[in-house]
Amino acid sequence: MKKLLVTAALPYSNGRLHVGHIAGCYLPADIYVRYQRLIGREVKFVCGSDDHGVAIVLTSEKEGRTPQETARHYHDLQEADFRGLGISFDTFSSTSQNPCHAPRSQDFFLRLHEQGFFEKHSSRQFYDEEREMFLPDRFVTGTCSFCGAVDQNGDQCENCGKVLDVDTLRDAVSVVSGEPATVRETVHWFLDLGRFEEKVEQWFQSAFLRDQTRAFLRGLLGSGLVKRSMTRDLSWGIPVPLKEKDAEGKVLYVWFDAPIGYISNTEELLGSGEAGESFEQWWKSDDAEILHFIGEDNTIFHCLIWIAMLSAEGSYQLPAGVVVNQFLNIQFQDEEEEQKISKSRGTAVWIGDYLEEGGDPDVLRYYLTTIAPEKARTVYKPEDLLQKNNADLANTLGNFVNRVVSFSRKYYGPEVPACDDASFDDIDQAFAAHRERVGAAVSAKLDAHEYRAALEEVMEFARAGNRYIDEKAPWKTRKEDEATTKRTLVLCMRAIHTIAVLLQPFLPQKSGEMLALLWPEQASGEGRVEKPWSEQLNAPPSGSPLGEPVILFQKKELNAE
RNA sequence: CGCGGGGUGGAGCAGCCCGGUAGCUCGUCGGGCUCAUAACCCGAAGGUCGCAGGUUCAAAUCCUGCCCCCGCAACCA
Repeated sequence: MKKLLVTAALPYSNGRLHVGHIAGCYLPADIYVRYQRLIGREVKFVCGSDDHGVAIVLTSEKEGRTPQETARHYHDLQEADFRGLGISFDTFSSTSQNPCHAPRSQDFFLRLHEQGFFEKHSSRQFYDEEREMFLPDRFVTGTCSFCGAVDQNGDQCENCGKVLDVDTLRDAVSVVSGEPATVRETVHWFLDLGRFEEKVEQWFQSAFLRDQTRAFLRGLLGSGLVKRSMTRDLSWGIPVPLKEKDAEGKVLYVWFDAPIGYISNTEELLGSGEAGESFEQWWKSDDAEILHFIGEDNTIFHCLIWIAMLSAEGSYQLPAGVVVNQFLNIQFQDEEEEQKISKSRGTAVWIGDYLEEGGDPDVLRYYLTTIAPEKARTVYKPEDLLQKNNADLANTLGNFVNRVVSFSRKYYGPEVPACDDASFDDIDQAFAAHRERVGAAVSAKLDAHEYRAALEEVMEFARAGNRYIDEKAPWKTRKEDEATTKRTLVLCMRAIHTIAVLLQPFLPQKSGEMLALLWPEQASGEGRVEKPWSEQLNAPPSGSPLGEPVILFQKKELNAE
């Protein structure tokens, strides 16, 4: 099996992380990575903050810091949030702090330049005289000259759908200063994506992509790829590595340098070869494959521009797939309508707040997985989180564990009872068979990147456990048939062990607690077990110590208002 | 005719690619159990699968047309 390099989209370091970020790519990526490690695959999980671009410059001015300080500030907050949720990156670096990043990016740019892939064009752009800066689309508003709609951003009219530019946006005003925007000439290096249509098409055939991602890209490919500028007029960023005068004061487009961060962060983690392992063994090797996890807004950059960039550069391999998640909307209890997660409107649930208020990371991981926006946008509802916690985690799963362990300790003491494997009845057999197939079912779903369905398989098995123990009624058989009673309990314990192992990728902490309860000497930190999950079928063994029953999941009050 | 997503019992979703008894969770009602976190188990009520045509022995599933809702992502990340 090839080794696997997984990347999660580089979060932009001008703000904190909210539940949408996590549901959108970090949690699915983490689940997949943990699963792959668990089945014995060699994996690297690479991420880091994306620190360049105009928005950080503006944020830093507002907050009275330098861009570097701003980037570092939010990078550190984000890193703490990821750690708090158990996102198991091998590295969480930063495009402005990783010393490998600028050289790697400039080298990449030069390789494209030397091969003649760039076209230098002069173009006219909006300019803010007061702030002495060029204005990206979203930082200029005006009137659409096609339909007359006011307050339109500089890229596209929301009213008539027409594309707007310096000639078709009237009465343009800078969002930054509030002053009228002027127009200036500037020179940039363009990559003609049209030249890579065939390459992209080819990649498109074999790469893993979800259906709706394919449909979206097919639409774009159908209407033809365009030329995109890969440089910007900005002081903050990676300088364009050309000697000529036109390059002065220009930096690489953030979307050019950001994905290169996947490479440079791997390089920083592994070194460039002198000491043995090298990033090239992951990025330029047939023994490895690369998988990107992103939110839907990143689709074009990863599935078109990045593929074109890599094809042009030529020495790196193309990703084996891009797992794209849709967005998460949010709906509060006192609100009628769902809405987009928005910082400015205060409609966000921040990871930092959740953790500080004592929220359990695994409960959030569970809920976000059950509403994972895999095929379509979904809605986060705070009271749903509590409801799922109570119904699924506390009542179904936690209570199953608790009733089995409590019963067994009460009548048969603090160790796993003996089990008579030869005398299964039909009910035992059906339950044991379910247990034997649930692992494969979960694997199949995870392999297909269907996380919510995979988790549902596990929960379905936990429900089957409750059904099984009810049917077998050990509280009745206890009085006349001890062997049967013990067998029932042991089958339940094995089921719990299987559930714990299968839950490792999803709920690493809770999985560990479950394992420690059943078979302490096999469980190590965060619920790691020693063997891959396919080899765990006869655990825990009879005679091993059985822990005190604990409340795995505390029920939460559903407040009426 | 811009592009994409969606419309399935009260709520949220699965099923649609590869046509054949409409499934799951929550909620409601009734019953059972007492090992357990007032938990668990069983049963019931509740759906013209957005609308209209078509193909077929058979369509939520395939084809055509229409209606409604939500987004928009390639000089912002």
